[in-house]
Amino acid sequence: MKEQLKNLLDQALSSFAEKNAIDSPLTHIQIERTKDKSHGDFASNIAMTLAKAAKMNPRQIAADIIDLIPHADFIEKVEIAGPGFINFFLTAEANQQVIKDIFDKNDQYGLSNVGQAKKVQIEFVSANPTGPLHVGHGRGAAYGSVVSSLLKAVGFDVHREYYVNDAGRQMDILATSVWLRYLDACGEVFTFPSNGYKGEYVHQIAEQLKTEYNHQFLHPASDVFEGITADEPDGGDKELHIDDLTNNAKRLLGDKNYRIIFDKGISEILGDIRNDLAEFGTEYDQWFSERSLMESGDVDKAVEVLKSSGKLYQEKGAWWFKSTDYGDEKDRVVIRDNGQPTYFASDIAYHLNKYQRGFDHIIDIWGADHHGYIARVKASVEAMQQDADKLSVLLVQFAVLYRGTEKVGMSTRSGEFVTLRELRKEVGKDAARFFYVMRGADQHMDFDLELAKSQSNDNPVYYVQYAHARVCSVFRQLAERGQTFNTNLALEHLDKLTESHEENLIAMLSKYPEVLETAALNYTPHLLAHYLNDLARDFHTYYNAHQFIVDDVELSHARLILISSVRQVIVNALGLMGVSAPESM
RNA sequence: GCGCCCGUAGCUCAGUUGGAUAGAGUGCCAGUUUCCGAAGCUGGAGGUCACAGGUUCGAUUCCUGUCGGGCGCACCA
Repeated sequence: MKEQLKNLLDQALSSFAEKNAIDSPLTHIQIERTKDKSHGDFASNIAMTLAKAAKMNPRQIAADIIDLIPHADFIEKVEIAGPGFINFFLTAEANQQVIKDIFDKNDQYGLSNVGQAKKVQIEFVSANPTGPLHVGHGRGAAYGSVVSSLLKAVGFDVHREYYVNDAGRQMDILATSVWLRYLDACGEVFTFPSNGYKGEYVHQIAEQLKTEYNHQFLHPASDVFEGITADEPDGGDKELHIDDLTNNAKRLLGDKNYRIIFDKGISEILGDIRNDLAEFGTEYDQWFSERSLMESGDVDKAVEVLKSSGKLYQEKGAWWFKSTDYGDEKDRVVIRDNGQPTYFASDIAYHLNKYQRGFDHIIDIWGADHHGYIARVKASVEAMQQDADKLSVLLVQFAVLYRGTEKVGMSTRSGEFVTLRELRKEVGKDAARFFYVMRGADQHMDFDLELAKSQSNDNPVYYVQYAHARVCSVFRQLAERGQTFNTNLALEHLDKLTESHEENLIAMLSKYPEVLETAALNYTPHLLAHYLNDLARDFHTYYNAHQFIVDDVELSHARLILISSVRQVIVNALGLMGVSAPESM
C-alpha cells in the first residue's frame, strides 16, 4: 500500500518538477503512517522538503502536487494539513483487504523478500565453556535468536553460529579446577586456588570423573603443589599460582590423561550450554570450534597473510599487528613471546574463515564489555583485504540484576551468579525471552528478578498471550452455542466493520509487515514486542466495547474473522520471538 | 586521562532515522462484571525530553561543550 502511494506521489512529483522547472534534487519520497487518525492513514512531508528548492510556500506546493496526483480508487481523499503535510485517506474497502490477505497467507503473513536470499552469518552468545550460562548471556541469546528469526522472515538466508572457545588458558584453568576437585573427592587435602573455578558444577564433573575412572588420575597433593608460586591470599600471585598448578597437572598426568580431564570438562559444560539454549528456544546451525581453527592450521595461515602483507612486526619477542594503521588505539599482540597465539589471533582466523565462506553479511553480537575489541577486529579484516562494511558488530548492553531494590553481584569464579537455567525455571521461557527482547539492545536494562519471578500481571507477555487466549475462547464459545463459522460468508461482509475500534484494529494489522521489516533491517526486535503490546491493547479495548457473537449473522462473521486475523498476527509475531501462544491460560 | 553506550513522567522504558498536541507499562486516585475470560476496560493527576549553545521552515532526534551514570583501555578470554 505504501509502495502504491509512493508511485502515485512520484508521478505527481515529476510533473510538478517539470511544470515549475525545478532541477529536482531527487529527495527520496517519505511516506509515513500517521499517529493521529484525523490525519488520515498516510502522510507525506514532501512539500515541506521541497519548499526551499521551489522557493514556494509549502502549502501551495502541497496543493499543486495534490492536483497532479493520478486518480486511484483506493484513495478516499487527499488533504493538506498543518505546515504543509499531504494526508492520504484510504477507502474503508481498501483497508479491509488486509483481512483477506491475512486469511490467504496465514502463517506467511508479514513475511517478505527484501533480503533477497542474501547469505547472513550471525554469531551470538559464544560464552566460554567454563561454566553454565548466566542471566547476562540470556539477553544475548534472546536478542541473537530473535534477530536471526527476523532476518529469516524478511528473506535473508541466515546461518547461526556459536563460537566455542575450546582452547587457551581459561580452558586449562577449568581442567585444573576439575582435577583438583577430583583429588579432593579422592581424599587429598589442600587449599583450592583463589583463581580456580569454584562453582558447584565443577564438583559434579569431578565426581563423574571419579566414578568413571576411579583413581586413575590420583596424585598426592604434596606433588601437585610442589614448587609452585604462592597464591594471592598467602602473599603470592594468583595468576602465576594457577598457571603453575596447570603445568604440574600436565606434567604429572601426562598428555593423554590431562586431555581426558580437559575434554571431560568441556564436553560436560558445553553439553549443558547446548541443552540450556535449546530449552530457551535458541537454536544454532553450527557450533564452531576454536581448537579446530588451530589444528587445521587456519590460525597460522591467517597470521601468514598478515605477515606477508607487512602488517606484523616483532618486538620484545612477540609478534604485533599494526592495528593503529586502521584507527585502533594501539597495536595488538598476535603471537606471544612464548610462541603461543593470543585469543585475538584465532579470532582473526575465524573472521577470515567467515569471509572465505562467502557470506554477504557477517553479524557479531557481543556483550558491551567487548566494545574495545571492535576496532582491532575491523582492522584485521581490512588488513586481510576484506570488505569491512560486510561486518556489523552489535553490542548488547548489560542487564543489571536486582532483587527488589537490592543489586545482585555476579562472578563466574565465585559461583554466585544466577544461571539462565535458574531464571528459566522460575520465570518461564516465555516471560524471560519477552522481557529480554522488550528493550533496545543498546539500552542498559534493569532486570528485577523479584518482578520477573513473580507470577503477577506486571509481566507484559501475559497481556499479549491473554489476547490470543481470549480469541480462542470466543471461538470455543461459538461452538458451545452450536454455531459454525463460515469464512466465505465472513469475507463477503467485511464492509460491516465500520466501528472506530474495528478501523483501528485493521490499521494495526496492516502495519505488521512494515514493523517486521523495520525491526529486521535495524536489528531492533523490541519494536516487535511493542507492536504486540499495541495490538493486544487495541484488541482488549475492542473486546470490551463490542460483542462479537451477535444476532446479525453477517456482522458476527465479519467480526469473528477480524479477531481471527488478530490471533493469526499474534501467533506469527510471538513465533518469531520464540514465545508460545497458549489457547487458554 | 582517552574511547564506547547512555541521560525522556515517582519507577521501568518507547519515540517509525528531522515532523503535527512527547507516548506506553507500572505505581497513585476515581469508576467499571445480570453481557463471548476483570491477567480486561474507562477517566484523572504526573514533563524545563540532564544543562547550555549551534544547524533550519521545524530538534527528544543532528553538531559542539558541561554535568551525571554504565562499560572498556593486557603478551586474559
